[in-house]
Formats: sequence, C-alpha cells, structure tokens
Amino acid sequence: MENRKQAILRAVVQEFTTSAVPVGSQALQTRYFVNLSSATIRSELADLADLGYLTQPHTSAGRVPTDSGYRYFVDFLMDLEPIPDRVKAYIQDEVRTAPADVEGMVERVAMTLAEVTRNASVASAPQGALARIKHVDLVSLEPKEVLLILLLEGNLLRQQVVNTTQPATQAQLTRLAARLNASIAGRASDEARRHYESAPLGLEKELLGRVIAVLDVYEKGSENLVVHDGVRNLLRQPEFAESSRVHQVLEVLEETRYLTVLLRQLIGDSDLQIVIGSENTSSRLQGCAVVLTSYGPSERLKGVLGVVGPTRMAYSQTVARLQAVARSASDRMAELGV
Amino acid sequence: MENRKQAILRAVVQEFTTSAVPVGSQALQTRYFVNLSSATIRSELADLADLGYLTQPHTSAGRVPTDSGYRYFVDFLMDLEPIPDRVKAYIQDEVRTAPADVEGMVERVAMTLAEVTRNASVASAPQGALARIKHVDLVSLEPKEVLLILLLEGNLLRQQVVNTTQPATQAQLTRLAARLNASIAGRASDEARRHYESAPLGLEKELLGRVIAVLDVYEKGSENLVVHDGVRNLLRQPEFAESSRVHQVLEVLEETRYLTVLLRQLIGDSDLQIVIGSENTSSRLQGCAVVLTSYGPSERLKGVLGVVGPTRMAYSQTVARLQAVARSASDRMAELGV
DNA sequence: TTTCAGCACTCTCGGCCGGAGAGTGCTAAC
DNA sequence: GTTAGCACTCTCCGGCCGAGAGTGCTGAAA
Repeated sequence: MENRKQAILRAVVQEFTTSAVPVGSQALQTRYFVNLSSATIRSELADLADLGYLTQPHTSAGRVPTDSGYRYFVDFLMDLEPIPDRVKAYIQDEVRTAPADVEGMVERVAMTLAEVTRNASVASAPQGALARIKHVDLVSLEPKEVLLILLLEGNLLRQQVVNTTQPATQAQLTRLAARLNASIAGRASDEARRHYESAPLGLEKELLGRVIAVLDVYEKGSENLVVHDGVRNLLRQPEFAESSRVHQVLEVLEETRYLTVLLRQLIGDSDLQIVIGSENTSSRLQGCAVVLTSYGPSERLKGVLGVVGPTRMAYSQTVARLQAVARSASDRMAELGV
Repeated sequence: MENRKQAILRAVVQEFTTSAVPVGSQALQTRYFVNLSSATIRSELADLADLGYLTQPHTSAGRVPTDSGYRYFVDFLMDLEPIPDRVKAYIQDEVRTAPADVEGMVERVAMTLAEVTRNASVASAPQGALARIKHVDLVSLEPKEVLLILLLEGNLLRQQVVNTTQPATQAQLTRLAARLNASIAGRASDEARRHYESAPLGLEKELLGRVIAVLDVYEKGSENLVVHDGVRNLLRQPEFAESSRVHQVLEVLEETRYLTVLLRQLIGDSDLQIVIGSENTSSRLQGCAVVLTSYGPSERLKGVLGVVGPTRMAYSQTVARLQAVARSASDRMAELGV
C-alpha cells in the first residue's frame, strides 16, 4: 500500500482510538495532514473503504476502522509506544511487593495489568508438564484424619483433608513426612508416582496416593488457575454503555474453560498474539480485541497474560505495557525461584 | 395500619418485584383484589402515597414502593418463602464439595449465594480475635532463606519468605519446626507472643517474630478476606441497564474496606440486617439493597454473608436463601473443625 | 496524472407536534 | 364506605423538519 494511504489509515485508527467518534476528512486534514486538501483525503478514505479497511456507520458519517483495518494497523503500522517512567515504576513496584506464591502473584499481575492498560485483564498461572514437589507436610486433625500439605514449585500450597484407614499420631505423621520429603521433595512428580508403585501397602502408600491425586489435578490443568480483573475499566468505554455488552464479555471471562483454551492456543505460538473482533472464536467477543502474551519464570513454566478491551483500543500502548508487565512478572518469578 | 392497606402495599411490592413496571390500580384489581373496585384501590394507593410508602414516577403512572415502603414490607409484611428442594439440594451440594480451607470455602459460598439469589453476593471469612495456630512448618529455599508455612484455624495456610540472618539447613529447620510445634501449635496466638518475649536471641526468636507478624496481619483483619461474586446477575436487571450504575456498585464491591466496615457494623447486631436504598452509607448504593447475615463455625468465629441487588429484589426469597446458605456453610465449617 | 474547490446529496440528530394509551383524582350517587 | 363516570395529566411513539456533518462527484488548475 502506498505510504500516504498507510499514513491515513494510521491516523484514522489513532484518532478513532481516542475520540470514539467516526473520523471525517476535515478532522484528519486539520489535525494530521495540513498540506493536503480534505477532498484528497476523502478520495483516499474512499479507497481504504474499498480495500475493506474502513467503513462508515452511515452514508454521511466519518470513517471507522474495520476489523481488517485494525489488523493491518497492528501488523504493519503500529510502533510500540514508550512507557512513561511513572508507569514503569508502578509496574515494578506492584510486582515486587506481590506475595511470594504463584496465586498471589497471578492476582497481583492481573490487577496491575488491568490498571496500566485501563482495560480488563486475564492471567493464568505458569504451569509445566511435570510439577516439582518442594515439600510435604502432614498434620493430624483427628486420629484418622490427616491434613496433607503439599508445597509445589511456585510456592504453591495445596492442601487436602485425608481420611485414613488407620489412625496415626502427630509424631508418627511427622516421621512419615520426613521420610516422604527425603524421597520425593525437590523431584519432579514422576518420582512420586514411582514411589507410589513400589511402596508396600500402608499409611505411606495411602498418603502417596493422595499426593499423586493432587498432582494430577494440578498437572491436568483442570484446576488451572485463571483470574481476571478490571472489568470496571470496560464500563467506562462507550462501547459498553448498555450493560448487555458487558454481560457477554463477563460471561466469557468467567468461563474459565474458554480462557484455558486461549492459553493452549498460544503456547507454542508466537509470543504475542492479537485477536481482533470477529477473529475471536466466541461471538460474545464481537467488538472486542484480546492481546495475549506468554510469561513465566522459565522456558518450562509458561502462563498467559492477556488484555481484553474494545477493538478500538490503544494497541501500541497496550502491547508495550502488556510486555512490560510480562517481563517484570517473569523476572520476579525467576528471582523467587518459583 | 389497616389490614387492607397492608395487603395492598404487599401486593404492590410483590407485583413490582417481578414486573419492574409501576403498578396501577387496575392491575392490582384483576390480579389481587377482584372484589374491590379499582377506584377503591386508587384511594388506598393515594393514602399509601401520603404515608410515604409509595410514589409515582410521574402523575399518571402506576405506583412504585419507596425505600420506606420496602422497609415496612420487610419489617412487617414479609413471610419467608419456602425454598424448593432443588435449590436446597444445590446449596448442600455446593457447600459440601467446597475445598476444606476457609478461602476456598468462602469463595464457594459467595458463588453459591449469588447463584441461588440471582443477585450479587459478598462474603467475608469467619474471624475471631485470637487466632489459633494449628501447625508450623519451615522449608529451606536458600541457605539464608526460609519459607515459613503457618496453618491457622480454618485450615488457613499462610506463607512467607523469610530472609534469616544466619544460614540453616533443612534438617535444622525441621528440628526447629518440631520445637515450635510443641510449644505453640494448638494454642491461641498469645502463646506465640509469650514465647517470643522469652526466647533467647537466635533463629528461633527471629522466626517466631515473623510468625507473630503474620498473626498480627491476620488478626487486625487488615488482610481480611472478602470476596464477591455474581455481578453478572445484576446486569440482567433493568435498573442496571446503563452500565454506569453497575460501575458504582462494582466500585463499592471492589472496595474491600467498605465491606469490612459493613462487617463490623453487623457483628454484635441482630443476626439479619437489611439495608435499603438511601439507608446505605454509600451514595453509590442508591437504588440498591443489601441483605446481610453472620455465619461461622462457632460463636467465636464469625464472618458476614451478604446479598447485593436492586431495592426491587425478592426480599422474602433472598432472606430465606441467604439464611439457608449461611446455615449450610456454618454447619460444614463446624464439621470440618474449621 | 494528481490535487483541489465547489456543490449537490445523504443521513443523523434534536426538537417539536399530536394522537393514543395508561392511570390518576375527583365527584356524585348508591 | 364503595363505586361508576369522567376530565385531566403525563409518557410514549411516530412523523416531520431544519441544522449540521460529511460524503462523492465534477471540472478546472497544477
């Protein structure tokens, strides 16, 4: 596409992003192209509309980017917006003061992301195929009731009440926990499975069985931690003035399964993914764009971070800030040995 | 007030609750009072309006209950609606299958409450003045970095990364944990404080200090767990058609401090509290009603459960279901020895 | 060939009007 | 105390109109 067409498309996207009002040839002329006449701009706009990048709400309204228009913009025209120091500092600060466990971290990251992008955010916890067990602990609740505490990588605590077939005192449990730690702590989950296979019948095997059950749930991702935040930011946008639109988006966000699917799509894909309007698999995200990236403390452990907003979002700002948050969170997680 | 006036007020509230449309004398006559003429009903309606219980959006519209009207209704006219078996079973089921720790429990309870009342819900974790420590565990992360794991009443796990002044091996930490458990596990938090005072300088005192810090945060309630759910239910109501109304409510719900205040108000008060429209301290809850009750495993440990919806809510149903959820949750928590 | 001034045209938006409909309050009779 | 009847008020909705914004087209200038 000729340079001038590109420039005009870029200008339309930028203008519409901030004003939320269809942009006309006159506005473009006075604000972006003073040495062009509005008539010339009009003919370029008509061309861009023919190419499918722009559309008009009605015959005599200004132009609005189509989904393809946004697509062209993010693919070819967008340059990352520098992040103000204030915002950088804010991100650093929020991430550094986050709790040291994955759950707290993910929640904080989602909150921060929503705050700095002024949109809704989603975040899934970094997760790998084989979980590592850092520590096991057993607490006696009743003679035949044991609380199993499992510390996984990411300082992720998991607990489960286990009703055992035989009674055990706390002292016995403490000894047993020590034995379990010696054999499986610091190892990947398959170690626990191996020990389970070879263990003789008894309390130890019983508890190992439950350890494996917890690991299974965790590794299968059926309990994959996915949080979202910042829906309030969407309410400010004119696109979401009637709350039925919000309702649809909220449904998607609360439907954890859908988000998990988004996650799986991304893993293995390029590291930044932008899904615009009708490109979304869910029709409830019509008019919405989703910007996704992966993050995590290592290559093995990856989660997804995403921003959800109207297609009329400030893509260059969103992408820059999303990546900044992802970088901060990844660094911090690596630092914590998560 | 005469019986007939009461009956008419009740009918107006009931009718408006379901239809969301101002109710006129004719509708009342055909649906509730076939042997009265609409003229008679009109004069009663006029009286009720004079008394401040009803109002009209405009001269020739039907009547709508005022906040005082709702107040009179819930104070004198409401009788609890029986809960269908299906709903009862649902509540039981959700609560029974909830995680065995307080956090998971509270989240599940909020979800269930939102679901069965078709409104937004809030829940705070049961909390008492003196926390009990069930178990302490120490995990070595780095030579001079320890993960302190604290199991409090309610199977509430708290963790904190502690940077110690002196290095310690996992074996040393395990021994130390055993000693700490012997001295403070199963006791109230003041025991930990006493031990801290009398402990000689060293790793043990250092870690006890952190234990106390964690307890402090917990007991001060500055980290009091408050969750909310079901905002999507509000979006269905005509009162929240323009999303700016939702925005205000969301602000309140996300403002944990405000909810904590609500909680404190309720503690020591009667066991059911209904706050209607302008009775709310926050003007952002104009047009909203909040129904609150306390719950918890014991007299000492109490949290708050609440429903937030438009003032035009089905109070009798809401109250009945709220109490049912509170009862189920309390029972389950007591059963788990939370 | 590109640019541009001029102009007719189209469409929305806001205000205004008027009729239909809903619901009221009042009055006079039972 | 109750009720039929009636005038009155107000909203809602559709149609109408003028202002304004913005377009597409055309013919001339560069």
